[in-house]
Parts: sequence; C-alpha cells; structure tokens
Amino acid sequence: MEEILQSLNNEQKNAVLNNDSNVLILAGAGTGKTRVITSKIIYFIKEKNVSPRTILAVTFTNKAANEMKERIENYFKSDFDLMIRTFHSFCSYILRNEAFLVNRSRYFQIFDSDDSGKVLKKILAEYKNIENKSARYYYKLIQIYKQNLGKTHFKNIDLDNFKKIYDSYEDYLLKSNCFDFEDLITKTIGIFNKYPMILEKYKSRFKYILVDEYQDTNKSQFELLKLLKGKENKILVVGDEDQSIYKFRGADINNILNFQNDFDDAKIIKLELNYRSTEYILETANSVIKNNQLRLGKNLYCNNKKGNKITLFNAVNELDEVEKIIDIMNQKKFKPDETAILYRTNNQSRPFEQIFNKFSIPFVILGSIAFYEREEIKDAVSILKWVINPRDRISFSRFINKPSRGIGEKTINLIFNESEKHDYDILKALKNINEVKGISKNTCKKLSDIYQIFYSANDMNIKTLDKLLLYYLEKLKIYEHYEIIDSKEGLDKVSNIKELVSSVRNIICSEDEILNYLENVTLSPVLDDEKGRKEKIKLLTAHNAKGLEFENVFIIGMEEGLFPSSRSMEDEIENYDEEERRLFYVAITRAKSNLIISYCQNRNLYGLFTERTRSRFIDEIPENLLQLNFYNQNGNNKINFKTGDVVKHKDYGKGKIIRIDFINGKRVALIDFWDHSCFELFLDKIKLEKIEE
DNA sequence: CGGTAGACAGAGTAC
DNA sequence: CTGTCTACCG
Repeated sequence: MEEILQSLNNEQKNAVLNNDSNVLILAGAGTGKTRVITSKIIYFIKEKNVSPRTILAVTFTNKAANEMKERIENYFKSDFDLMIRTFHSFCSYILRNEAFLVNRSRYFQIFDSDDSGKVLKKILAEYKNIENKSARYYYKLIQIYKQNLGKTHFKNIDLDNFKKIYDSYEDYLLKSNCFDFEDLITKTIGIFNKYPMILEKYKSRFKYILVDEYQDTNKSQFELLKLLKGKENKILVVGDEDQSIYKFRGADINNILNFQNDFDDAKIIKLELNYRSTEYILETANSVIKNNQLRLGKNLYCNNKKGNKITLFNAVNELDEVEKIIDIMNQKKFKPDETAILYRTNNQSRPFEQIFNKFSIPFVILGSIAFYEREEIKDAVSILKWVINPRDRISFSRFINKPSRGIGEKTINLIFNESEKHDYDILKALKNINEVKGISKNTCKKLSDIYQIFYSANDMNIKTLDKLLLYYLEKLKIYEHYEIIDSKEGLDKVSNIKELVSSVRNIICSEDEILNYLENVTLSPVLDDEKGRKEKIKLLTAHNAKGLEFENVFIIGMEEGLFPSSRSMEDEIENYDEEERRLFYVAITRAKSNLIISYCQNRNLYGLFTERTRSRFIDEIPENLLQLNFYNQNGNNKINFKTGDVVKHKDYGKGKIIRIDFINGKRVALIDFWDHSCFELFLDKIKLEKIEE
C-alpha cells in the first residue's frame, strides 16, 4: 500500500484516504482518476479489511470496468468477487437473479435500439399510426419516459395515444421475454420499490458504492444509487461536469452539480493536476470551458512544458481539409499510430476514407458502426439469442427468412398467434406447425425442417460455440443468402460472419456461457479490433474519444452548425451551446503534444455546396495560443487577411476577398476587384492593404 | 410472397 | 446525397 500512496500526488492521496463522508471526486481530464478509484478499492481491501464482495463499482463502459478490475487483481495477484460493472450489466445481473418478479425468465434477452424500433414499427402499423410519427420518434419518447421513471411532462403530445403505444410495446417485450436498455435500470428500481426485502438483500451486501463518470448518470440511475445507498452506506462518486456529453442519452448534469445537496455530509475533492497535456493545450481547454455557466468550477494546471502552439487552419472544402492534414502530418512528422482525427459526426470520415485509400495511407475508423450492429452479424447472433430465448420474436423474424423461403410477415404472424394461443414459445409452435391453419403445405414442410435443425442440435453434443453457430449457419444457409448478392458487399458480409464464428471458438456450449456471451454482445459493443490498430491513424467522433489520449490530435470541421451542431441548438433554449462546448473541451483535452484545429469555407452537405462560417468556439481560444496560417511560413506578409475583407491593390484598385487558399504552402486569395474581374493573387508576394468599406 | 423501381424524407452523438 | 418506404407486378 505504501508504494501505491507514494506514487500519488497530494490531491489524489487525499481522495483515497478520505472515507468518513459521501465524497465527490471532481476529476479534470487527465488527472488520473482511474488510478484514484483503483487505489481506493485496494485501500479498502488491504487497510480497512473490507471484503471485496461488499464493494460495488459502477462505470459506463465495459472497457473502464475491465481496466479497473485488472489493475486491482494485478495488485493482489488473485481473482476477487468484485462487482465492477456498467450500470446496465449490474442491473442485468440483478434482473437475472430476480427475473420471476418481473414476469421474465433468467434467459431474457436485451433489445437494442434497432430491435426496439422494429417492435414499434409493427405496433404503429397496427394502429395506422395516428400521429404519423416515426418508430424512432416513439422510441425516443419511451426512452425519456423510462429514464424519468414515468414522471415526464410531455408537451404537445397526445398522451392517450402515447400510452396506448407504450402499453403495446411493453406487452410485446413481455411476450418476447426481453427487456430494452432502459428496462434494465427501471425494472430493477421497480423490484426494489415493490419488494423491500430484495432491496435489503443487495443493500446489506454492497456497503461501499463507487461510481465512475458520475456526470453521465441519468435520473433513473440516480434513483437506483439512492435506493442502494440507503441511509446506512456511503457513496463515492467520481466525475467531471465539464465532460458531461451524453445529454441526448438522458444524462442529467444536475446530478453532479447538486451532489452536495443530494447527499448529506458530502465533500468535494478536486483533482486539477493534469499529467497528460502540454501547457498550451491546457490553457486552450481552460479558456474555452470557462465560458460555460453550468459548472462547479476547476482549473487544470500541469508541470509539463509549454509545448507547441495550437495550429489553426482553414480549407476550401472537406477534401482540401484532408489534403492539408496529410501535408501537416508529413511536415511535422507525426507518426500515424500516435495521431487521431476527431470529428462531430460520423459521416465526416468519408472524405478521409476516399483520399487515404487513394494514397494508401493506413487508417482505422473507431466505432462508426459497431461490429455487432452490422446486419449480417445481428442475423447470426439472433439465431443464438433465439435458441437461448425461444420467445424472442424479433430475433426469430430476423433470420427465419434469410435466404427467402416463402416465410413472410403473414406466416410469421400466424406462428406468433399460435404460440400466444397456447402460451408456447416459438419453437414449440414450430413443432406443432401442422395444426396451424392458413399455412400452405409447402411452407409447413419448410418450417418443420427448421424445427428439426434446432431440435437435433441438442443431441449433437457440440462442445464450443463456434461449432454450434457454424452448424446453424450452414443448415439455415445464411452464407448462401449473402453469397448470392454477388458483390463485394456480399462477400464482406460473409467474411464478417466468419470472423464472428472464429471469435467465439473459446466459448463453451453451456447455457450460462452463451447467455453471458450474448449479454456482452449487447451491453459491451467493442469499439474496434485491437489487432488492426497499430501503425494506423485513428478516425473517431469526439464522443468516442472520451477517455482516450493521443500524442497528436486534429479536431476538424469546426464550423457553425456542425460543431456546435445546429440540432443541439434546437434541443434547448437556455445554454444551448454548453453541451457542445463540453464536447469540444473533451476533444481538446485528448491531445498530449500537438493540437490542430480546422474548418472549411465550403462543405458538401446532402449534395449541396454550402458556405460555412467558423465555429464560435474558435474565437474563445486566446490568439496568443494560436499559430495561425500554418502554411504562411515565410512571414512576408504580416497582415492576417480573411474572407470578406475589403482590400486595395495599387494597380487593380479595391475589391473583396472571396476565399483564401493555399498552393504549395503559399497563401492565395481569390479577390473580386470592383473594377476588374475576379482573380487569384499570392498574398505574400503582392502589396495589398486592408481598408474599411 | 418477393423483388424492384421510383418517390420521398431526413440529415447526430451511442450505452 | 442516401436509406427507407410504398406500390406494383410476376
């Protein structure tokens, strides 16, 4: 323990040793918070003789959970019965224990938003969709409704209609023996409220509650924590209000802002010493975030060197932006492996894919479409989900008609009706398919064959999951379904499925192992394959970059409407740009040594060229931290010309700068001269003065 | 039931 | 621009 404490700074030590009250550790970016949490858990176990079994640590990503667990077990060199999980996976653990209390079996499966959307689509079709709103719209409403534990005050929404759709949705999930994401939290709370004895059981077990990324908790998660904590236990939360970027997912920044009001005897310990970034980068981060009102307030400092100034450049369009980034990387000799390109929206990776591919520049996109969200992967996984939980209608519908074998919506509905009539699961309905009226002889035969495939699997004594999955895939002819689409796309899908098969070769074919695997697939989507990351430039959204760090960071597309996003402006009236500013702050603080920020003058949006203005956030960076116009290295012309400036030339007279471009590192301005036509001039070679209009 | 063509809406971050 | 939904025909 001594050596652990010695390696901590005073702030961190204080956070580890302070155990008499409820504590909020307000940890800025790069201040070593994971280290503090793990040290704290080690301290509990080693110095306070706390049984590991009584510790509950909740995180938001499985990555963080695994990292903590690993560090602790490495220290003690032994496995512990430590409950370190994400909110969702912790609740899933409780729900599997207590499933019968919410009319489910422990084999329940979890619907992702895609599955939920399909359920809602079916329901809306039945109701003829009175309000003519999309399934996605209702999914969002239901999510919000659940996150707020039914205490939402919807405005301008037909509540009777909503309630009807909501009830049908809940009914569908119940019949499918499934939960959606929000259910995991809310149904757990439901059990705790309804059955105090059950709550007592968990409360008396988990005496020490630690929460990571507290700024990302939503209302229901907050309620869950309060229930578990009760009056008896202490709670320790770690978070950073400046990095609260998941409002769209229900995160309520007020949880962290109000911590001292919500819990009595609460203490705040700040961690402000940053180990990650150079001073210029930290100063940039600090000057941006201080424009936010909703803060507890902290100011990062470091003992690192000043470092390089922040490079800011503009590009003609999104393709030019890519080319300039390649140029900068070459000139500054950035290693691809240590470089990340961060953007606001996933589709901004496109021009990079195009150009990087053209020049064979190695890159990897992190987390755009998670592997497990791909159509073909979901198809394959849905087979296993249905095997484990044969009431799951959505999973059954996914694979049953791939390749098409004449089993369409009509037949599927007849099967569902049959299973509902007798309270069978779907497998049993297939077994008795001959009794179902309205299905043709031919189709009946096909369904019986499918029943045989699943029935026989039990007798085959298959040992590992890859073999089992392969058996189903071959018998059901899923490969053929995708191979028949004789294109690169189809072949990619086949190879993705093969990758999936080989990834489960170490999983034993027991119900529990498969159940555990399926839960991980849904609750801990892997960002990418680690093996392919080396020596490659990383492309990812600012959201996905949270918690990561890179030597060199490009933040691209810093334009009004994009970053800050115009959609976030519609979302709320007050402080509408604060969440976006936090996101920018997160992006800035990912950089260790070099930070480059860029924006475009034009951008192709939905097929149209649109003129852009640079982001308001850029103006919040003090000019003395910026290295402007990276390409203007000669410094012949000290004037900082920009688009829209009115200028005067001794021969051509007055004109207006339309845009500024760079050719071979030299600034070139396209100027619309009033007495002449429009033409381009090298800014650093001509005599040009800026004048007032 | 299934495939396809053409219309049309939407366009964002993700456990 | 692109993905999705609808209408129609085999």
